[in-house]
Amino acid sequence: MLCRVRARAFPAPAACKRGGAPGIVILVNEVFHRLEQDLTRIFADYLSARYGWSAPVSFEQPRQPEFGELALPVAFQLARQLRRPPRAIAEEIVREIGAVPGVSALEVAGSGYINLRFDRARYARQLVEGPPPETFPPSDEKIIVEHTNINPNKAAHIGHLRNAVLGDTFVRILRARGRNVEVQNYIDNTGVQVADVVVGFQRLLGKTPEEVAAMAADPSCRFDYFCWDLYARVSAHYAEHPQALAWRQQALEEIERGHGDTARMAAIVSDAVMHAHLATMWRIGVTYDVLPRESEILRLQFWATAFELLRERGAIYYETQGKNAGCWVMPAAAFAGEQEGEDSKVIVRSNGTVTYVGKDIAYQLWKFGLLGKDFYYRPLMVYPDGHRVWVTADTPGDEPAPQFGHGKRVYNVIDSRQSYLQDIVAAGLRALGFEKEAENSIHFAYEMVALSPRCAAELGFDLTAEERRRAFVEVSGRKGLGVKADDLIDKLIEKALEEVASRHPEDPPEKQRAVATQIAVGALRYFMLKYTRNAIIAFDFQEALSFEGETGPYVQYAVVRARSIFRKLEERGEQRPDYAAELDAAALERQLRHEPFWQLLLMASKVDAVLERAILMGEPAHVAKYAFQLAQAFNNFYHEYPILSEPDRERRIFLLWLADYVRSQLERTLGVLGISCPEYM
RNA sequence: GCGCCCGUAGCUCAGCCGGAUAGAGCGGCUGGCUUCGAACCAGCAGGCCGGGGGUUCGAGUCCCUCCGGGCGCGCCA
Repeated sequence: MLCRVRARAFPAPAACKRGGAPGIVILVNEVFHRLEQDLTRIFADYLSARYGWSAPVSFEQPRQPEFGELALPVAFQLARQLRRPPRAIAEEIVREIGAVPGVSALEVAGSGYINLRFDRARYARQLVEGPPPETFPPSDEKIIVEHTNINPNKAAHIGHLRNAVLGDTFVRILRARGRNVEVQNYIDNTGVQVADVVVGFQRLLGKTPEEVAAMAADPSCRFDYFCWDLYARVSAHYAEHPQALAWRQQALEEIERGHGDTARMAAIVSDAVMHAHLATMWRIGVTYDVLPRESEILRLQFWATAFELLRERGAIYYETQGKNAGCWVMPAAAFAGEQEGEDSKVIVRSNGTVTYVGKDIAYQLWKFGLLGKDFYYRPLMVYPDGHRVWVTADTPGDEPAPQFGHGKRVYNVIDSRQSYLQDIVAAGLRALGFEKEAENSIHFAYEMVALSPRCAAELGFDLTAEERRRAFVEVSGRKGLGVKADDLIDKLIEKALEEVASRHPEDPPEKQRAVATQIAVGALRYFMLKYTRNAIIAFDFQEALSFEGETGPYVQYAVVRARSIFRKLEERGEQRPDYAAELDAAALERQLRHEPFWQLLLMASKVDAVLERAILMGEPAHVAKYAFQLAQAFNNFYHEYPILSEPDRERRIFLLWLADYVRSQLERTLGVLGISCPEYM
């Protein structure tokens, strides 16, 4: 009974790992974030000295903007300790604390809130001057983010897009806040999925490796699409002829041995499909630093090393009894805690081969630099922007490679269906005594992208009556049921092109297409980010292809409109004013008395606070929501206050500055989301 | 059977790890382009936050329980 209670009180830290990185100290110069930090310290010191209050002080955002910029509910907490009404305590604090730098007023509200009003002119003056550049500490604390991880045996689909966009955006958020990040994309080029496609080429199509290589090199053949269909054919063939599964087994063994025609064909297929995936992801701005491949994990005997560690430290043992007799297993207690009825997990099969989890433990050890050995590397390709991606190799390369791995913190972007296996991987680290690394192995879990029944029907799939009733239908690579990533991107570009062409018919087609592509990428990335990670996306073309309302193009449009103000300004032969010289504290004070201006400015100044919160919560959707809300606020402002026709000189300069500032903050936020802004829309 | 996730407006989803009067988009209805771009803006309608207990000064948020839905629990990956 006691055990049961303990297990509840200390649940296994699983999918939703929260909390910041205690070891990383960021020097924040961003105005809002810094002021909030300063105020937290001032109040914590005061409450500690005055009341002996030691719990953390945390501010909230008041429900109504008229209540001020920050609210402090601490009087409610103090009420119990002091046995006095919260309102009286709040009044006492406000009376006694005196002047607080950066704050123009403290007010007691409701039954005991303390509301803070910022000194608007002082706050804005810091923004006009431009806050000093942030100085992040040299980050030797590397964060590894592993994402995409598509089996290289068929074209990428929309589920893979969600993974890549989530992972890539989280990387951008981390980098925007000064973290040192390495992006890994694991390539399982020796697994059953590749073996199945090889079986298809060999047994169903009678192809030689040379013929497959020719197909892969033929630009008129969409090789990844061809494999998509072939994989579905092979799966169907297995279903009809179960004895054909022997082909898979044989292929798998030959691929693992690494020589012969089958292994050669597997390398041709997986390399070609991997390049197709890299090209697809590049279309939406997703890149990688290094591609660790399973073939090198095998050739370089990573598993043998990991196995010795696990065996020596007693993390696994040789089972002699029961159904797992002859296997090396991890005891259930290692990963299931006190739960009853869990089976131990097989790590090495009775035939001596290692399971997926075993290989993943070895890979995870390498990421932390705990394995004691490393890959060799060679440069694979250079992206059009000059960034280089490396791939693992089993022999030394000609060029010296950067040091990969040795992360202090590792995010594995993997869908939530694999949380059980991710728990076992972390348990493996813990069982080896790497408690801290287990703690820093974060399963960045997200729910799947499924298809709405309508969407599946549009794709020409026959659904059962039961499937039609459901809210969504699961994508299935084996059945070939899904929306291919490139098809969706193409559709988005075509639709955007129609819109662009109708609005700017005079523009050259290639220019129109470039703009349409930016809009399409914005729509796609925003669509994948607007949902929080644990929402299942029931994919629907109508929603995904929308450019209105809460979408990427809506945010892009706000930036385009803002820019057009300054383009018009130039066309009239005017210069952008020298804001810092023109807008002194008194002028800012006068203009910011107007509430809508202050609210917009305040909101736009919170980008860094939003990014930090997204890191803390592990939730890129927060940044997407913020971008939309800021764009919405700007569109409202844009509509309400014509700037260029503003007669009052001071107000006109102020409005120009405000529009310019909001635009720059919006562009920066969009950049973090991997979305660029077209010249026009 | 066990574990995890979800249930908030007609639909799709937010709600900052307990705070003040419940938020947005889409869809519906009504208005707004001779203005810095209407991929926009304004307004209206639409909610016992699945049900019930509990903890708390305070619960959509935490705990328990029930109902409904999803995903896992292989010597597959």
